[in-house]
Amino acid sequence: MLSERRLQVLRAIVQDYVGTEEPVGSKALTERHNLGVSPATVRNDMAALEDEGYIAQPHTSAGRIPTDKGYRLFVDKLAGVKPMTGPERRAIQNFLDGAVDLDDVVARTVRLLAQLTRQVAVVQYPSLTRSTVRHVELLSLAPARLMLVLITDTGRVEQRMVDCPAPFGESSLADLRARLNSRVAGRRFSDVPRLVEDLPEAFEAEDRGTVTMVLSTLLETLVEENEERLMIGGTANLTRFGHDFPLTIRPVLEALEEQVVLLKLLGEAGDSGMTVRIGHEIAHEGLNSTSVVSVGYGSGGEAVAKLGVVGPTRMDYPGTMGAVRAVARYVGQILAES
Amino acid sequence: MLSERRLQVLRAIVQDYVGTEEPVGSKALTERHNLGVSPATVRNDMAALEDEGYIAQPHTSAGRIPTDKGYRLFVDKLAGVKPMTGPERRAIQNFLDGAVDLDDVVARTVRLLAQLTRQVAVVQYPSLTRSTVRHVELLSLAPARLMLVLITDTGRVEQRMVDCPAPFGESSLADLRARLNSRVAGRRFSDVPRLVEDLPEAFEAEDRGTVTMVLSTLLETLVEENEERLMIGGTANLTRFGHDFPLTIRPVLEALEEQVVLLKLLGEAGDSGMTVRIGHEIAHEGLNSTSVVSVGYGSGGEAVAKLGVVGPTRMDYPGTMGAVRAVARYVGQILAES
DNA sequence: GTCTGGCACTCTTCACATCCGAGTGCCAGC
DNA sequence: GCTGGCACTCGGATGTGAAGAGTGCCAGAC
Repeated sequence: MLSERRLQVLRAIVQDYVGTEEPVGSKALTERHNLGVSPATVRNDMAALEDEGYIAQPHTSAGRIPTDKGYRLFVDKLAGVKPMTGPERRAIQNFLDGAVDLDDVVARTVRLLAQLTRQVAVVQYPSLTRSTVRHVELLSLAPARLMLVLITDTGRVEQRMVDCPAPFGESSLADLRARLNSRVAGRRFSDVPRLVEDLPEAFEAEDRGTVTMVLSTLLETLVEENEERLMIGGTANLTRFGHDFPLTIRPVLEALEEQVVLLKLLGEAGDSGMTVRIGHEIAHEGLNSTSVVSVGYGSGGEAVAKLGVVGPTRMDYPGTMGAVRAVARYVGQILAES
Repeated sequence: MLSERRLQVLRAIVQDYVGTEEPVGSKALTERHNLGVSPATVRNDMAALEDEGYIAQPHTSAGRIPTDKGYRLFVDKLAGVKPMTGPERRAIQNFLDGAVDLDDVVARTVRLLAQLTRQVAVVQYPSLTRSTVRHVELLSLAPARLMLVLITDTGRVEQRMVDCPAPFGESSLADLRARLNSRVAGRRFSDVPRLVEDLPEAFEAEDRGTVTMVLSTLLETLVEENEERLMIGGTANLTRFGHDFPLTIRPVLEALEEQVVLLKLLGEAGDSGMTVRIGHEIAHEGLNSTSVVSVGYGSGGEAVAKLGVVGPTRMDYPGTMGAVRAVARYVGQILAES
């Protein structure tokens, strides 16, 4: 177990290193934080912290930098979440209030988050399966071709073409549309499969094929994981990453383009509350020197998707967490209003 | 006027520099290209080319590199467009054929273009104003709240909320829907304003407010320039940019995030045929050391949007132009089929 | 026991000097 | 108009040395 002072030393090291980006030595520490002890004592503490694996030195005769384990302890035990100031809150709200549709909300959120944290922002579109159905529309585009349009309470719109096995009359179409909506409107998408399973039975034999086809298209749309979309912004902030660019930045950019990786990452994060993943805790290789702060957001009590920030492990965790939490909260409000 | 051989020398310089990324000297040139003359002669030619501003030397006692003007001459007079090979064509087609909806087409195109050229790819979504209307749908979400959904022949779907001044009955809604579609379905978006202007007159006084509101929302959607969307990919390729990263890459990433800049750039490019903008020909400061190769694509004879590539001025122009042209062609086909 | 000051030691970093070679420009000659 | 030769320039690589930051350890003080 680490003594109270050693924890303070670790906290000081993290704070200084985050600020200066340079290994921090015992003397500098005692000067910048009044720990009430001499450098020599701090050196002993540092040696102990290093033994425990919380800090490391890049080379002999250099200061110490925190390890992933050190950051983990810092985040879990030593740091709080820094709340946004009043002006910041108002700025967030103003910035988001002007959005005209869902795309715009997501785009603005990404920009905002990137600006606030000066890091790479990632925002997931509201998931279909966790949303509720606002409306299902069926359009006849050609005698045997329908378009299925899904609209969620979060404003997301999804469309799919349906090729019918047989021509489908206008009256059957209206009938199906009405029945579909009366069953699923206002319900959660995850309940939809159960709610529509006996629907084909209500139709004439000749229409049943088409009805089944429509329903299976509907269900497919909900299941398809590749419909989990996300938007990324602030990649220019990657250039503030470190001094040894090419090697550091490239794998990160590649990982960001692989949306699958990010979606997996967000998916693994806890469903409620904020999640921080640090360095090697992230399975994906290219992101081993980054940390990801993410949190769910939603219009009601429950999260419909996640958003977060990708930055260097050496990041201002309290500030980043504060910004992420605040933005998530306001986005949730905006979605609830629309 | 430059002699034939001097043009050959310029061509050789461009090719070598693009290949090696290093200033090319007179000796290396005579060795790699059999120009039939000695290095000394080439030196004279180089001096002339430098006087004319086609090449420059980073420092005395270094080889020459092409200037923007040199690349311009190369692209205009000295290089053709390198056609794709058979296997490449097939790969393109296979890659694009699997797309399920417009988002998917655009996403695949971006990936493909980035991979083929190993540069940053930019694809604009089909413009609304140049597309034709497939269908207009009106949904009643609440007594005085409608949703307007536009569907284009290119598969693009756009939706807008409409708050009605007065409750709008189901029969009026059906009437408006029918009248709207009979007038505009199959027509070009740019003709829509003219086609609907007298529509309110066909309705009862009490509904006229809502009809007008719906129409103005419809027209706004068409005009709004911020509805010009685009997708970007392959930013990881920026890391192959040069040796002096941070300074070079940062402004480019920033410019890429400013979609406005890119849209303007694409918009300025010629409407038909391929456009190449080199270095300082690009107005935006951050892109002064990049070149942009762009071309329109479309389902019919006419372009509905543009796509292209952003890369270092030192790029393989013939190859890039070949890839861009080929991809645009296939995307056009895909859109026409859907 | 714990903290402190002192001291020797280790390494990195930076400045400065040097050397090497690629590439040039120019000139005289073919 | 082309070529070979030659002096010159300058950037990049290499090496050396001094400076400085930081460490680890130890003996002594509280």
